[in-house]
Amino acid sequence: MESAVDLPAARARAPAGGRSGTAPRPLRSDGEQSRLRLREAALELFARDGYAKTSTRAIARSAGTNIAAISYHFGDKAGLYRDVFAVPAVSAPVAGGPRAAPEPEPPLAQSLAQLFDAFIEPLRHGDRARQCMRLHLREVLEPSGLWERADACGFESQHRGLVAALARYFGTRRADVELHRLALCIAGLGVQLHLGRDLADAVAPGLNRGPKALALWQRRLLAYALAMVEAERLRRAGAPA
Amino acid sequence: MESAVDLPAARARAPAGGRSGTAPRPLRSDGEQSRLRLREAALELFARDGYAKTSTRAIARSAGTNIAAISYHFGDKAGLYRDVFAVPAVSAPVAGGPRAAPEPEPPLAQSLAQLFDAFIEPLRHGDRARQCMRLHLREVLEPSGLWERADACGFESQHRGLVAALARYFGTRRADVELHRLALCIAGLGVQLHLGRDLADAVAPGLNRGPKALALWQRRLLAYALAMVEAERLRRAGAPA
DNA sequence: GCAACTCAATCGATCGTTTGATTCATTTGC
DNA sequence: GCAAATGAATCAAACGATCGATTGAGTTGC
Repeated sequence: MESAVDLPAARARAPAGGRSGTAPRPLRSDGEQSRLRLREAALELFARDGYAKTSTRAIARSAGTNIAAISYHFGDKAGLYRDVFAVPAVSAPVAGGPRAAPEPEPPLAQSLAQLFDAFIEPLRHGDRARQCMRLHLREVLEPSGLWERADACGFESQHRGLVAALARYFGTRRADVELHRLALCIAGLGVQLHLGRDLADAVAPGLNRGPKALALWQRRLLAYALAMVEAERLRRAGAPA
Repeated sequence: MESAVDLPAARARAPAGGRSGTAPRPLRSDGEQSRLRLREAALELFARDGYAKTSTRAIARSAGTNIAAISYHFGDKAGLYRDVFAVPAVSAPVAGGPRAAPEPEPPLAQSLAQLFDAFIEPLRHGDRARQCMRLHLREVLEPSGLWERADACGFESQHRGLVAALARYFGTRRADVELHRLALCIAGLGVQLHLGRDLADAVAPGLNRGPKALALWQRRLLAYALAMVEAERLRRAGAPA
């Protein structure tokens, strides 16, 4: 009947640095180090091989720690996965999402540029963020069950923000199905950038080489997205039903 | 040192119905039935949970056969996976691919329509073909190692065919990087149709409901792809460098 | 009757997890 | 100031469970 509440030792302390008034004990320095190394190794292996194919022994070996350190710091393998998954290396791609009060209506092109920049941003930060993105995309294709659904990854909120931006642009009050379809296709452009990367490298290596490659992707994806938006606008003008 | 050559009993017979002259023995009917049921169950479980997370016991239980039937019919678990993976439920999506001698230049719109129809086709055939497509897409994101690379799945040839069709349309002899980029983005529209399906059902259920939903996807994706092609044409006209 | 096929039982390996002892830094009692 | 006490962190070893694969006897269809 033991639930995930009784975490062994280490997890019981303040979850996010919120030292509870009394300051019970200063922690050792090596503890946080191995905890960090475990997270790094787990991110790399989970992103590369998936959850099921990655053994706790391989993680501990790669991190240079003992196997027991996993259950000590994170409870169990699933806890380590959740921890790695929850802490984002970069901000999740959100276009027109939660925004402050001012500037109530950014132009659509700017919203889309933000969206694609969020998709491209992880690629600038080397392997670390790329692995994080790969981990999230993998969760969409193959839900591990440790997260209930894809919406927990932020993809659903990203989609809603994009639909809202499109609705503002088209001036429609209610978002109809075609708006959702368009939003899915636009987001698909960003997803393709990550999923099709191996194929792109195999068939056209020049696409992802050079210092300006990412900036070029940003521009082209934006142009393609705007072209799709324009096509939808023309369709609406032609058949206002 | 025993390779995959010494397959136990059943596999040794003609691999594809090519009865070898002597006709050693007519086969029993129940054997082929359980063999079929194993393939069906394996496709469903592999597509749903992935290779590593699917146990042979679960496959046998779902198929209503004994565990030993797997090694009897397919050698081992990897052999079953390869068998399931190799037999396509539908034709792989290829646009402008291997074609007969006549009609040397189909219009671009027709090639794209064929491409998207190939992407949509599996969705018409119920769960069976959808699982098959999901299995192939998963192999791209998470190579199991049982297939060398993504190009084995037909995605690379599909890409080359699409690039060729685009090159014909633009009238360029050599396919440059921008053509590859455009082709990847167009194919990404088709991939998004499968990968984003769960998200689509969650956020806009009307997108995939009704008898005309698939035909509508076909039309819209084609329109979006043509809009992207047009955008690229305009860009080339503006900057012919 | 004989080969195709099925089945229960079991193998060795590996999995995730737990245990109990140990190391080390820090605090406490005096 | 210093040994005893405390708790965080590490470690090797082993646990029970499950994995993929095999065996050999049994059953069935031809």
